[in-house]
Amino acid sequence: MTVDFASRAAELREQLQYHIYRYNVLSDPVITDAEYDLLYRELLQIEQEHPELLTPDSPTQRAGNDLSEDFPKLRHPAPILSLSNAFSAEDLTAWEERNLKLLPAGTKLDYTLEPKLDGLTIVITYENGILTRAATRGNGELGDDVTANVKTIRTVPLRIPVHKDGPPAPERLVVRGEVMFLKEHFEALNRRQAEAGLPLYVNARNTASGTVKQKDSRITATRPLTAYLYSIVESVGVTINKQWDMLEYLRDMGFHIPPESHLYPALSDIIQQIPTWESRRNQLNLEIDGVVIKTNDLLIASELGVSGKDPRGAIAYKFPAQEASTKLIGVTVNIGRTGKITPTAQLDPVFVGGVTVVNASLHNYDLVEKLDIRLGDTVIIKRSGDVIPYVVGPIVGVRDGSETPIRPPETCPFCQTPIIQPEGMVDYICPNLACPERVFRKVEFFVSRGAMDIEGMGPQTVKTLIDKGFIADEGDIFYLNPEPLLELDKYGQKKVDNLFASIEAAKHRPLSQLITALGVDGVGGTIAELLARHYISIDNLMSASVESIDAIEGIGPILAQSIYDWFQNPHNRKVLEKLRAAGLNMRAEEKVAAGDGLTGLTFVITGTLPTLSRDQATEIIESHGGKVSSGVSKKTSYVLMGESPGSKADKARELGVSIISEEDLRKMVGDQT
DNA sequence: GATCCTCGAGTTCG
DNA sequence: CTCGAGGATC
Repeated sequence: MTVDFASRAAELREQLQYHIYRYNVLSDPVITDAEYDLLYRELLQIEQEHPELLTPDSPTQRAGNDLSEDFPKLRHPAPILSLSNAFSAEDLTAWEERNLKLLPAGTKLDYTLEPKLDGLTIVITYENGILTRAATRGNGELGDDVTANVKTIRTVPLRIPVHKDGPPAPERLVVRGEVMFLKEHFEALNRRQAEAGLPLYVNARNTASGTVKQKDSRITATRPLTAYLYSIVESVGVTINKQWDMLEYLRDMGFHIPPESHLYPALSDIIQQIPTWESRRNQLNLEIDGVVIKTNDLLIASELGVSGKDPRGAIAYKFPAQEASTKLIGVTVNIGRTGKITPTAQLDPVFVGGVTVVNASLHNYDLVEKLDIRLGDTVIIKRSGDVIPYVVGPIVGVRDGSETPIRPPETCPFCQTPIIQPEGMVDYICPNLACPERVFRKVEFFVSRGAMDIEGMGPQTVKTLIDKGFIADEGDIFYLNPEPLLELDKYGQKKVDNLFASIEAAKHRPLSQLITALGVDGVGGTIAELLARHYISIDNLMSASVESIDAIEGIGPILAQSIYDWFQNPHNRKVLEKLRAAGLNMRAEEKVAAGDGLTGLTFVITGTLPTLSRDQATEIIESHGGKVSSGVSKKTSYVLMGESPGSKADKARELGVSIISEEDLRKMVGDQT
C-alpha cells in the first residue's frame, strides 16, 4: 500500500517539476492551472497522510517561483504572499469563524471585495514619486528585475502623483499589482498576428507573462499591456489603516485599481455578491479567475498573521475553471440545411466550467488552419460567456509528430458529392440539394418553432420518417397515413394522434411563418413578416420581380435575388404546390390592432420575464404598434428586463436607455390583468 | 465609402 | 449569445 503511495508521490513530484519549468521558465505551460492544482493537491494529500514520503525537494516545500535566468534579481522589501482559496460560501463562513476566534469577542469585520485578476504579479518601487524599480513576484522574496519593460506599460505612472491636486507622493512607496492584457487588446494582438501570418497566442495570461519577461523592451512597448495596482507592500511617509483607504489612496495617486472593487459591511453582503460576479465575469474586459475578499481593517489583518504562506486576513474565492486541456481525438463533419459544412471536434471527455465536454465546434476550416489545430493535438478548451465550449488552440509544445492536419472532406460524407468552396467565401458547402443530410436538416427546420411549429415532430421523428421512406420532402408531411406509423416501435395510438393533430394545426399558421419555414437563404422571421405584409399571398410573392422585392424597405438587392431565385427553382415550386394542395394557409390575415399606444417605440427583451414568454411579450408589443429588435442601440426606446439579464442590460445602462419590467409594459398598454 | 444597425445561422449540455 | 454580412444612412 505504502509502496503505491511512494511511487505515486515520486511520479507527481516529477510531473510537477516539469510543469513548473514549462510554466515559469518557458512561459509555455502544457496543462492548465486547474490541472496543476489537482496534481499539486494530490501530492500534498499523500504527503500529509504519509509524512515519511515527504522529500525536501518536493514542489510542495517551496513557494511559487517564476524566476528565469536572464534577469538580474531584486529582493522584495517584504515577502510577497499568496492567498488561500475558497470554493464555496461555506468555505468563506468557515474562514470568518476561524478568524473571529482569534480576535476579541464581539469584533465586527467589514471587507473589501476585489476581482482576482488573472495576470502576472509585479511589485513596483517609487522613490520620492519616481518609478525606480519593478520586479516580478519571483519566489516571493526575489523577483526578476523587469524595470525597463514595466516602464513601457502606459497605465503604470512613471511619476506620482499623476494629478497635481493629488496628495503629495511619499518618500518611498512599494506597490503590488497585476499586469495583464485586456481582452480586447489580446484579441487585437492576435488579429495582428493573423494578418502577419504568424501563429496565434492561445492564452492571455501567459502572453502577458512572456511580454513582461521580454529581453528587448522595445518589443514589450509594442504590446498594449495594462496594469492594476491593489496593495502597498511598504511605505515611508504615509500611513494607511484600511484596505479601502489604500485603494482610494492608490487611485488618487493615479494608479488603476481593480475595477468594480467595493467595501461591504459584512461577509454576508459579500456572499450575496458572488453570483453576480460569476455571471458578470464574462462581460468584463479582463480575465478574472475569482474574487479576493480582504479584511478592511489592516491592523486586525496583521494581528491575524499568517498561516503557512497565506495571510489569514484575506482569501481568494475561486470560480470553477473555465479552461481545460484535452486531446482532440477526432473531427466529425456536420452539414447544415444550407449545405454549409462545420467541423466538430471530438474530445477526450474533460470537465470544464461545471460540465463534461466531449464535443466542441471548430467553426470553419479557415479557423482550423489559422490556429493550426491538428488531429491528435492536445488542445485548450474554453467555456466562456455563451456557455458553449470552443477550442482555443493547440498546445504545440507537446506534439510528438503523430498529429495530422485537418482538411475539409473531398466529398460530402452523406452523399459523396464533391465539396465546393464558393468564391470569396469562408465556408465549404455540399452543393447537392438532394443530399439526404441537407433534406433532413431542411425538414427539421420546417417543423421547428418559429416555422411551422409542429409539436411532437422532433429531429428523431423526422429522421425515422425519412429513413422509412414515408416522406421525401416537407410537402409529404401533410400526406402521411397513420396506419404505417403505428407499426413502428415506440409509436402508440396516443402519440400518433397527437402528431396528426399538430400537423393539422400547422395548416393554419400565418403566412409569415410559412415563408420562414420554406428556408429561403437569408430569410428569417423578420424578413418573412415583411414579405407577408407586403405581398399578402404566396402567389403575389411567387410572381414578384427582383426589382419589386428590392424596393421593400429592409430588403436589398442580394436578399431580393436570393428570394427570387428560390421561387424560380422547379423543385421548390413542386414542394410549394404540394403544400397548397394539402390546404395550407397561403394568405396573410389582416392584423387586428389591439391598440397603437406603442407606435414608434422600439423594445429589446433580455432575461426571463415573470409570467410572459419572450414570444408572448413580442406579440403584445407588436399588437400595440411597437417594434422588437435584438440588439440595444441608441434607437432603442426601452429595454424590457426580466430575471438574470444578459449583457444587454449593461449596454442599456451605458447608453442611458430606460429599463422597464413586465409590469411596466402591462401598464403602458393598459393591461388590467 | 464609412459607419451604424439589424437579421440570420449556428452553437453544447442536461 | 456572438459573429458575419447585408442594408440603411450619412
